[in-house]
Amino acid sequence: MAETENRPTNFVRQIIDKDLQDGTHDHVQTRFPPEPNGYLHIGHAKSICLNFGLAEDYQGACNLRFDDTNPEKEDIDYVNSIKEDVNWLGFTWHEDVRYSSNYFPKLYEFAHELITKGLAYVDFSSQEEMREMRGTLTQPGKNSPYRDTTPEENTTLFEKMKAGEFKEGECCLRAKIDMSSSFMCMRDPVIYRIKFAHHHQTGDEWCIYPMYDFTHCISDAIEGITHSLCTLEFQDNRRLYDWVIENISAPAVPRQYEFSRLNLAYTVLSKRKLIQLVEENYVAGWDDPRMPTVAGLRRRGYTPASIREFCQRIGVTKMDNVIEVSNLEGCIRDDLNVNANRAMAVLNPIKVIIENYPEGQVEQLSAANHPNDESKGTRNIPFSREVYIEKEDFRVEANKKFKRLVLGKEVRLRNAYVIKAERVDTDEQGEVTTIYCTYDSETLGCDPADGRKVKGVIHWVSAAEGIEAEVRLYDRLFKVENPNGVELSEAINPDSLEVVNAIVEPNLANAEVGVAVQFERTGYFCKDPDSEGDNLVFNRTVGLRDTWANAN
RNA sequence: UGGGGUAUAGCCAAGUGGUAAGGCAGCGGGUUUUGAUCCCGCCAUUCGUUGGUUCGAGUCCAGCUACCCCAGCCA
Repeated sequence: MAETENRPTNFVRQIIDKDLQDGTHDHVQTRFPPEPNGYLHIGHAKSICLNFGLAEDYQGACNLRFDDTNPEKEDIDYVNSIKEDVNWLGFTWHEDVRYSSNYFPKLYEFAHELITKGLAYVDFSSQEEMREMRGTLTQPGKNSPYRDTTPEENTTLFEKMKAGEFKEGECCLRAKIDMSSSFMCMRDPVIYRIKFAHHHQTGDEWCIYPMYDFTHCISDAIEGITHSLCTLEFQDNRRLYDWVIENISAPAVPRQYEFSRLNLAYTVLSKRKLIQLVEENYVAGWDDPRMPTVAGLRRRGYTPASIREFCQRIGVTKMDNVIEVSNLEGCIRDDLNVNANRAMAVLNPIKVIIENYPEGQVEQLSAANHPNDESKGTRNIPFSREVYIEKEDFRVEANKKFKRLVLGKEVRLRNAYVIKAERVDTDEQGEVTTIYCTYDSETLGCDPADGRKVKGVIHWVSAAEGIEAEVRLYDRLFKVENPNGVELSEAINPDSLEVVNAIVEPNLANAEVGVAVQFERTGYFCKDPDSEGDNLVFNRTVGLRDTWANAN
């Protein structure tokens, strides 16, 4: 019973279960088919987790296939980054990477088959003429004057197209279906166009390239894809998908099923907007930690497991949806809470001088690397007469709800002693510059012997031994929940990046790039690759849940 | 009266004729040398809406409404 509770169920799984049960299929073969014209983002991750996840759960296989039919927009750099991201997410594709371009020769033959059957023709109409003849959503289109060219003539013409005897745009190959169909994609769709473009896989071998609708279904059939999953906007295209498979000598009959794409609040996922963010320098690049790209999330400190968990939690349906950011944040917090070691770092330092602590003395205090996991061991932290604490952890006056350091009151320094604030120095503006304290030497690792209660615990770093680090605090990139219809300049959050100079415990000098660490009471962070030598840079992945701040 | 889709809590999402799972967020309380974690409890008499069928409807039927997608030689 308990085992079935965690297992995800969704309409795709129900279809697969039924297909397996009634013998439609005896195995599951899926595919993830990105076009290599951009970086993968969290929306792609949903598709990746679905396709590869299904293959894993049903002991089937998932292909990685680059849908590379538009050489003008595609680039080998993108295929490399996509492969890297899929692997990083924790998935392994079946056999070798596939490319739609692997099938160009077969696609060309299938196009000839359609021509021979009188189901495709070469059209010399201009693009404007074609648009006019297509009709509108409420009015049927008109047949092209080239629609009744004989199969023999079309065969010759198509061969000439391939031979480069026509100019780009001069003609194209169209499927002959139905100019009055209520599905616009069935009004004699273009299936081949001329492009004298260099292709990253096939070089200059071809000057004609097949269109998506013709390519995708045939590629699926060739690869023996059983369940071809794509997003909702392809629902109409399914009619064309099925038409092509029915009208060629397809080696298999794959079926397409559509699910809703991911939308994230305060985030854009459209390729166009993402490119704009990079090109207009709203962010530092595709892997800027504020970007919803897989590369950005990785640099931000998100783990593959947390992204997989997120995709699990949001489910798979056909409903339009906008996922709240808290859902993603919850996933990374859950992961890092159990897996990240703890450390202390002071982001906005104010100095504390412990006047009754011996000058020049340095103690090495032991601290647990994880409060709930002894196996993670301990580390030493230097303690001395002068330490830094967070500015916001001190107040001259405060009510009992403020469980931190107050003038005249006590607080515990995490992993160290109880101290009491005795007096302060202030500057001309009245701002506190230094806090003078005394400490209770009998409170290391235990409560005060006289039974007095010390409620608060704050973190600290020894002034002399602490090291400086640049800390990048990220906030949402957009200030509006749905930035999609809005000008970027209007929607962008001007405070999405705050850089502070922090003092961190010396152990952090040995932090590894990308490995998460919790700065206690503050959040989860990881060392950024911008770090060089002694110049430490940390990214805040996500803050700790903060009910106190929420309540105030 | 173009077609294709979708409506269950603030956000996701189970539910497949037998009396509304779960997660996120939120709200109480307990533990705590992280205002974290953890633990307990609360959070839809009602499923877009109006009718109908039925002993019984979120599930079946009919009408209505709202929202999304489609008129690239993009995918």
